[in-house]
Amino acid sequence: MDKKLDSKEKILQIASGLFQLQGYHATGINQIIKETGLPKGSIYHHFPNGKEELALAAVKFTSKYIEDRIIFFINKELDVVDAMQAFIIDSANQFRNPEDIEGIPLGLLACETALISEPLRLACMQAFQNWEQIIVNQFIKEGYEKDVAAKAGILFNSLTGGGIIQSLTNKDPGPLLAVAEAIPLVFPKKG
Amino acid sequence: MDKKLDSKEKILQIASGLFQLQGYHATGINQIIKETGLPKGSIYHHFPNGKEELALAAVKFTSKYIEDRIIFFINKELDVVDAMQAFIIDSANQFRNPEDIEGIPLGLLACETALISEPLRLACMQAFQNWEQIIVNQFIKEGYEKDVAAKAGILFNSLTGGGIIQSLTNKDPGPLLAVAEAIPLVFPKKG
DNA sequence: GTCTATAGGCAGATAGAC
DNA sequence: GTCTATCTGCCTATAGAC
Repeated sequence: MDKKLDSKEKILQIASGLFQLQGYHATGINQIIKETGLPKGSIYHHFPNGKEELALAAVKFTSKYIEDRIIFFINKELDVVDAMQAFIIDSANQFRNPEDIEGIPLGLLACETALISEPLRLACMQAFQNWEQIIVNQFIKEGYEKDVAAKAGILFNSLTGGGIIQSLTNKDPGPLLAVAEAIPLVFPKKG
Repeated sequence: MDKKLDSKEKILQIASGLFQLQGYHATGINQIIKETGLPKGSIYHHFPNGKEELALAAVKFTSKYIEDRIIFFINKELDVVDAMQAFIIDSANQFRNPEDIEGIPLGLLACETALISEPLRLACMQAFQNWEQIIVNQFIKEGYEKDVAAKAGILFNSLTGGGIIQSLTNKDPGPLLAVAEAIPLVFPKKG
């Protein structure tokens, strides 16, 4: 049982990384088994419905990972605006060295699958909403108006997702850092 | 010669649409020839280096198309802030009906290819920079400070790209419309 | 230049030995 | 449950008839 959990967890971890970096179509089952070192049968044992089921689990895995990172920065910084800024700056760092690039958490996979797999689309939508909700709740907790908070979540996701696209394309943290700098403009601090 | 130009133009138009909607990996040569009605030899006649060369031409085609649309709204509206807003609202409309969705101009293809094809990465980077530059020039023309203008271009690309990801994933114009609403906050009007 | 048939490789998936 | 060998089908690309 231990070994089974270890295998499944290992597959999930490797697969999540590859899906983030390469996207859905470019990431093959063969590549995943190669990088995990596990035999192909192992993947189909743990994920009988194949690639789509594995991707679905990987999306949830990534979703949780990003959630935790957002919460980490909220706990670390004094207010939510500083936390968003710190999160984005931290995300920008991976683009300093090409070999450090971890990819786009879910934006790439979401765009690839939104029109061809309803389960994957819904899972990505849920992930975006979870991240958004954390921001919204924190805005409300800090005393912002409800409608301001509601839009803050959407803007946070847009700015981050769009910034990553540009930083990845340019292989340069610059665009994301510019986005981070603009955060206080978009979300004026309270009081 | 006329027929040759017509064929090439037709391939480019169809291919650009498919790359925008489905991305690089999900779009096959076979699908392109099927939708154009042209034989496979025709593609390899016009684009001897195959899929990558065709995608490169499609990126330039799409780049110009978006450029023209941005300029259209700049000419139509009173100032650049209104123009950006109008452009984003117009982009949001495709998400009202699933069958109207045209996809992500270059964001998806850029993310898919940034790490595997240097020519495609550079072409996407150039496209983003062209769109950015149009916005920057207009900001300067309207009397904004140079550093404000420089960041405006990056933010415009980020907000648009990130908003489209969410609207596509949600199959809902809402996120892009929320982004459009926020535009005047991010770029306070002069005077 | 236009069009067709096919090569060659790799993907996802499966059957079945152990 | 673990692992391997193999099937089927699709992909890009090419050769070559017309």
